[in-house]
Amino acid sequence: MKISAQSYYGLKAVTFLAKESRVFSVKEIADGERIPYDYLEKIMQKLTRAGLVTSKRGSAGGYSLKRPSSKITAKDILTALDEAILPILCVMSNKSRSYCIMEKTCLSKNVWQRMQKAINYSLNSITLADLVYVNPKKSKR
Amino acid sequence: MKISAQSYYGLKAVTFLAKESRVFSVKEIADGERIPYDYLEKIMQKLTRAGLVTSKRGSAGGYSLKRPSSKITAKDILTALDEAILPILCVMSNKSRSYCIMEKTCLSKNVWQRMQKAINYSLNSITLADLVYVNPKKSKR
DNA sequence: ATTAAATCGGACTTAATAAATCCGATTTTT
DNA sequence: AAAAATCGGATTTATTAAGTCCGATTTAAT
Ligand code: SF4
Ligand code: SF4
Repeated sequence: MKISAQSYYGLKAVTFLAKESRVFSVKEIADGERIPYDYLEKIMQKLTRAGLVTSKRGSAGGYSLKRPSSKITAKDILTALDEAILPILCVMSNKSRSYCIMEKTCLSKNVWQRMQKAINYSLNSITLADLVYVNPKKSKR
Repeated sequence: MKISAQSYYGLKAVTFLAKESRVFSVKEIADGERIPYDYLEKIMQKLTRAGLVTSKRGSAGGYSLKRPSSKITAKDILTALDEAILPILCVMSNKSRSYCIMEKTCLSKNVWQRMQKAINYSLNSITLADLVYVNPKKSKR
């Protein structure tokens, strides 16, 4: 089990945006967070389509958060980028997938379900605002 | 983020062992749980080295749990097979890895740390015995 | 003794897909 | 008109997990 680069980069990118509410170009973010430019471009596009950031095209364009940082959770970001946080057939909510034939007798299923819940709970409870304010940089507040 | 086939297969295999305390050959397990034989062989060897199952070689040999099922957790199995449940530099306990240069200023770190904790807590609290007894098959007990 | 049935260990191959790159088009500001 | 962005799609590369293969060894049964 491992975190995808997209989630990893993507989360860094949005926390970067959350620090200041203005438009940032992909270049700025990529430089600031040491993320490959072209790849980040794709990630930002995904986040745009997911409705988490807004883009402004053309010169002086760039990206900014679509909602206040307190209204965007870590879960929002990760599901937008990875689409399935724990991809085991039976646990996936994705109804398009056919169900597992062993579902009835499967004992290990419970592990994945519990794990899924723990992860969801954890990620849902963290907003971008939480992340930014925890930072010692703004230590006085 | 996704579960590796090794963890997935491995957990199934040990729950299979947990159902009855006798020696099972890889063939029996592979057939019972629909796992590729050769691959499962490797997985069982890993679990043996990790001290979670014992092997008996030769004819009529096979594998069985080394400890009572109530003393083996899901976490035991997954860490034996995947070695790092959430591989992000800063979160890994593995001291051999060099530390991330952005650690001081990194905001997203908190997400991975909290997630790690949630996962660990969840997996540590599930034993193989829990899994087996939840099963409706032994409903009368 | 011989054979059969298993694990063992290591090397190897294959397949999947994530990660990264590239390019031409479009939009917007200056 | 030029510059600086995003956009979208296609493509390439790299990684590594997943799966296979084989020869050696151990043990039980015939
Ligand atoms: S075998 Fe079990 S864990 Fe796997 S998909 Fe089926 S029900 Fe879920
Ligand atoms: S950048 Fe942050 S999350 Fe990533 S390894 Fe460094 S400290 Fe950890």
